[in-house]
Amino acid sequence: MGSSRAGEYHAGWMPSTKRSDDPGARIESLRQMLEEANRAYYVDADPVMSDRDYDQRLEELSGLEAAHPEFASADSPTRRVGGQPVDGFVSVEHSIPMQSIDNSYDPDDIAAWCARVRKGLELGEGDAGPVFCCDPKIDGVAISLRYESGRLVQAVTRGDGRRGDDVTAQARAIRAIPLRLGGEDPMPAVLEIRGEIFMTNDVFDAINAQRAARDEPLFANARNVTAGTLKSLDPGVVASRRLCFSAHGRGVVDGFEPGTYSGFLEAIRSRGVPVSPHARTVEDLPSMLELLVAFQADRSGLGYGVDGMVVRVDAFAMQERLGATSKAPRWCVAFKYPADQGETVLEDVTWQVGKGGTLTPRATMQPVELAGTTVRHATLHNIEEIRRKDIRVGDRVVVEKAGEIIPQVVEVRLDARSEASQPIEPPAACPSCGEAVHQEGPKLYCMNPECPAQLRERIAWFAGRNQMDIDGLGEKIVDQLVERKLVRHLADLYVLSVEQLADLEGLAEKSATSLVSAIDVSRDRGMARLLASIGIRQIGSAAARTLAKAYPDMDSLLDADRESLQSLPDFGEITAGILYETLHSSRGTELLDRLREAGVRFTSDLHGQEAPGGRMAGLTMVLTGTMEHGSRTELARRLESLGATIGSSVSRRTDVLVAGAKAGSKLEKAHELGIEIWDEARLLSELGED
DNA sequence: GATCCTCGAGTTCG
DNA sequence: CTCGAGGATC
Repeated sequence: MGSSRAGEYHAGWMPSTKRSDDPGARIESLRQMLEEANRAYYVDADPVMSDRDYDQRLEELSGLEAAHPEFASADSPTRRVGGQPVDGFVSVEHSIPMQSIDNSYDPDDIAAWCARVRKGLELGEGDAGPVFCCDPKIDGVAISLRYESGRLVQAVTRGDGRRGDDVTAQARAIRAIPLRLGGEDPMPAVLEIRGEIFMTNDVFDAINAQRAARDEPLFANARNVTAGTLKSLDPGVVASRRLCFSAHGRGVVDGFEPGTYSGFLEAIRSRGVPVSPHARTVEDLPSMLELLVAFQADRSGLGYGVDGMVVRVDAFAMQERLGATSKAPRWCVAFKYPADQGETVLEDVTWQVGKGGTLTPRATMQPVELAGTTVRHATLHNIEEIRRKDIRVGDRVVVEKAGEIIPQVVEVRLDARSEASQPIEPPAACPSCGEAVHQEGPKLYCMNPECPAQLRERIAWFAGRNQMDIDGLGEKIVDQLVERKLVRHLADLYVLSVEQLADLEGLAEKSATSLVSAIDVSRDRGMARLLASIGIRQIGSAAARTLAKAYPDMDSLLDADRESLQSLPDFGEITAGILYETLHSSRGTELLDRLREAGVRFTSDLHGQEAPGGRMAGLTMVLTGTMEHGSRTELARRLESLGATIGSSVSRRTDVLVAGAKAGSKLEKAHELGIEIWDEARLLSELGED
């Protein structure tokens, strides 16, 4: 229908046909044309008028209205931006709260939800299930629009769900939102439509390009600009930003009775309200899952951000029977597509001090959703990496999660770079102690052995689960111990009193007592753990175990010369040299003396231990993924006690890969190399036989 | 000297 | 989890 109308409009807009004889009729016709053009663009996605034509008609209308004030109307398209800038926002209570929706990332969760819905509706095995309606979850800002007798009277943001801000003036400036509902009479007395305000990628890119040209800071993503725009007090700004709207719910309704959500969407659509063209109803779980998966592939072509699909029970009567928990409705769930990549803006770079004095650049970014978590930080590794990727503060960057866990900055959007972006300079001094920075290749080091940041990291490492395992000595406590100078040296931990600890923030007498006893218990971890805990370069858990197998106690290790150290497996010139130097340096001997004085055990439990000739003797195994029966380390210990060697990466020399849930690249590699793979059940049955 | 392998180090979020 | 570097192996 759109294209034939376009012809009509054009005919009506010949300059020669200016009808000064009947301004009232012309005004009315212009108003209809403009609103119809909005509708064609935003509701039918079938534009009938160019932007230029739209603006020219708007100008003509505006002129006529000024000349003939008797025809003024609050619903005129000219009034969309005519509103005065508002002073501030008035908080308004939602008559029906705008609840949030439960999220899930897993088809199994959707299946479980379906089962809960069936149960909630008291459906038996044989009964037909409810019809579901699925529509895209657009990444925007939720809003509630109130129409009374077809006129937009109020727009309120979601806010905290109970109360939001009145943004009526802003909403009126959004052309996608009809000021008057169309369709047949009778108009519903009250109709609250809820939906999402959002911005298309094109508009977003254009705005950022403009900001880059003006050296203004860039926006992280379209949702942030949308939210920012709605908070703009000037409706003119809102109008210029070209926001879109798509309805996805209802609030108070009076005189409007579709019985289903899909029917509701269709009904408001016919009244001129934009709804998603991708909403579909499905009758059962398999076709629902098929739809969810199929849409995942399509969504990137939509031209705006969609982070999932909302699935809901279609019939309102059933929705009411299912009700809601305190947090979210039971009849509705969002299936989220885990984002593998996201774009955001790099706001700052700080330099972190590691336990060995390494300075590592750490990016702070505007928050971005990635694989189900909100990411704010990423490591930039070193200054070389920063130069290679040409990363600057203020840049738009592409972030992704390596192996679903650790965020990384993949690249910089150089096309969106602002002149104001700041190159990242390596620090001349340690951010913690101010000591001069020393460079070795691409790496920077703080050489001050007394540096408080280093001490903090070393204590935290020492207390860690895989080292001395001091329960209750977390980051917060360590910070205070260093700050109050209660601990200036690792050995100081062993003379802390309950009184001293109870004085710390977040630590009353009871937890202080248990912390003291946790520290006490840690004296007995033995030589292997102790060596790995004190932070000697190159000496981690494996090297420490090698040493603890070769020497019965610390004293015999201290007696060993470089040559004997170098003859140990996996000890070369460098590792042996560093170890020897560290142990015999003044700091090294002082540390060991003080730990010995503190009563820390220096003897080895592993000395002379040969590979026990267990059932798994000679097998090299690697564990990956999440295990349900005990931690990976725990299971590894049990395998080792049966004679297996536990490796950390998969190679040709690996005999068996034990893969738990959510195994990643290691499982893939094992497949490639044709290595035997056990699942957790297989592992347990192998272990269970002893 | 080249290549493969393993360990250590740094790392994010809830 | 990934990268880089040290060690082992050919």
